[in-house]
Amino acid sequence: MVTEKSVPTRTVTGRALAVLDTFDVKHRRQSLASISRRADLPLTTVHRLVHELEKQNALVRGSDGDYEIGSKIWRLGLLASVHSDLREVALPYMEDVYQLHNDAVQIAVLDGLRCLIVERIAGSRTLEVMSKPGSRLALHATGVGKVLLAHGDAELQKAVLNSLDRFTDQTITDPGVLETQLKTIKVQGFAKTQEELAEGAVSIAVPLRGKGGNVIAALGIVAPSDGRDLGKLVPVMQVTGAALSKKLVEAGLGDAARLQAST
Amino acid sequence: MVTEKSVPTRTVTGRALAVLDTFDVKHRRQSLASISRRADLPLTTVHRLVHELEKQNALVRGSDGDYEIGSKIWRLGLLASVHSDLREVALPYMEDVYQLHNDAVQIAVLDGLRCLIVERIAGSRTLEVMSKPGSRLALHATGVGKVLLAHGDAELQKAVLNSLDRFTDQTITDPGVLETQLKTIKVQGFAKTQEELAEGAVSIAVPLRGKGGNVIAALGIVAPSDGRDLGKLVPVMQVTGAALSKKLVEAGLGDAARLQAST
DNA sequence: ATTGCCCTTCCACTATCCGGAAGGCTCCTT
DNA sequence: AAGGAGCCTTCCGGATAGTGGAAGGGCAAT
Repeated sequence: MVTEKSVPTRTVTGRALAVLDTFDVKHRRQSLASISRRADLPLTTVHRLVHELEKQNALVRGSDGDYEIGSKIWRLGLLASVHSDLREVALPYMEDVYQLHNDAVQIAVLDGLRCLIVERIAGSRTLEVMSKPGSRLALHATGVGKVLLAHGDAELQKAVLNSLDRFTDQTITDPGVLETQLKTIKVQGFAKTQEELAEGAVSIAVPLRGKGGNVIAALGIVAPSDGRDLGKLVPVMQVTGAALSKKLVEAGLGDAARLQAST
Repeated sequence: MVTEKSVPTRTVTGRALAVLDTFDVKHRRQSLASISRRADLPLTTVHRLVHELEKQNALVRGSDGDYEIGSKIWRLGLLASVHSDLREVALPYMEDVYQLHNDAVQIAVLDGLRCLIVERIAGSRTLEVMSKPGSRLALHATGVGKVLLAHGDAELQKAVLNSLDRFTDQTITDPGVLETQLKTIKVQGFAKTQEELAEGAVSIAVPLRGKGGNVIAALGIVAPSDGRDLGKLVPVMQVTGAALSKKLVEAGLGDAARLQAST
C-alpha cells in the first residue's frame, strides 16, 4: 500500500555483485566513491560491502586506497569452464591456424548481448589489440559475434537488432540488412566483417558446435584489410572449426549452458 | 586464536563468498547439496544464494544440474593484478629461466597461510603437475613458500610454525629446525627444498622485491631430484630475481597489498 | 513399495542490512 | 589561514530482506 515495487528489488548478493561489476578493463582500480557512483549505490552501503569483500580477499586495497579485484576472485575464475576447459582444448587448434597466416585468432562465447573473448593468439606483427581475453564486444560488428547471433534464439536477435551501435561507417546499423546477413551466415556456415568494428580490420568466423549440433562458441580470425582475399581462409576455418567442435564434444564441453551466459 | 579459519560468517556477503569458496580444483562442479555441506550452510539458504549467483552469472548450471563457476567471476578474475600485471611482466623472465634448464618455473605470492601459484611454465618433459596457476600450497614445504615465509611477519611465521603438516619423510615438521632455516634463507637470499612436498622433486627459490625492498612474491624452479647439483642454479635465479624485481617496481607493481592476501 | 537423496516452494520471525547525518581527513584554491 | 571540495569512516534507529524448518515432489536404486 505504501510504495509500489517500482524499484527493482535488490538483494544483498545482487548489490555485492554490482559492486564487483563496476570493475572492468577501463576501471581496474577504483576509489570507494567511484565504485559508489558506478554501481549507483549509496556511499555508506558500498563502504560496508567493500569492506566485507576486502576481508574475504575478493577485493584488495592498494596503499593508495584504491580497490582492485583480489586473489580470491582470480583463483575462482580459473576454475570456470570457459577458462580451463575450452582454452585447453582449443589452444592447439588456434595455434595451427595462427601458424598458417600469422593473423590474430580468437574464440568467443555468448555473454548476454555481447560476445566474450575467451582466448586469443596474436603475435607482435598482428593487429593492435582491439580484444583481449575477457573483453566483451558487440555482436553485430564482429565475425565471432555475428556467428553467435546468427545461431542465437529469436529473443536474442530481437534484442540486438533493436540497438545497433555504430563504430565505423561500415558498421551495419540497419536491422533488415543485418537480419538478411544472419540468415546467410547460418546457411553458409561462416561470417565475415569488413572494418565494421574498427578501421583496417577484417575478419572471418565459423561456429563451434557442441552436443546435438548447438552452437556454443565461435572461432574467428582477424586480419588487416590489406587487400588480401580473406575468402580463401574460409575452408581452413571451417575445417578447423569442425575438428575442434568434435574435440569439444569429446571433452564433454558440448553443454552450452556451462559456457554461456543466459538471460 | 590465530587459526580461526572457519569464521562463522554472519553477513550475507560472507555467506555468498563461502558458497563460492566451496569450489576448488577438486570440486569444480558441485550439486546444490554438496555446496551446502561444504559451506556448512543450510540447504535452503544455499539454494537461495546459489540462485541469485546464477542469475548474475557468477555461477552457471549445467544441464545435469551441477553448478560451476560462471563467466562473470572469470571475467572479473582477469582484472586482478596477480593475473594480468604480474604475469605479463614476469613471463619473459620465467621463459628465459625455462629455456636454460627445461625445469618447471613458477611464481607465487602469499595467500593467507598458503602460497598461491600465480604462473607456471612447464614442458612435457618436466615433472608431473603438483602445482598449477591458482593452486595453494603449504608454505613450509615449497621453495617459494619458504622464501615468502622467511620474509613474512612474525605473526605469520608463528601461525605456520604451529602447524607443520607432513607430506613426505623429508618434510620439515620441527618448528625449531624450520625457524633456523628461515633465518638462513633471509640472509643468503634463496631457499631450497629436497623432496619435502613430493618425492623426487627438489627446488630453488628466490624473493621478488617491490617498492622499498619488500618481498612481494617468489620465483622458483622445480626439478627432478636426479642427482644434479641444484646449487649451481642459485646464481642464475638470483640474478633473474633481481632483474625481475626491478622491472616489477618500474611497472608499478611494488605494492605488496595489491598482490597479496592479508590476514 | 520402500528407502534414500536431491531439489524446490512456502512462510512467519527477526537478525541483518540500510543509508542519512555528522565528523575527520587531505588537497586545493583564494 | 581560512574556506571549499572530495573522499573516507563511524554511528544508530528503523524495517527490509534474509533466514531456515517443514513439507512435498522427482528420480533412482533396492
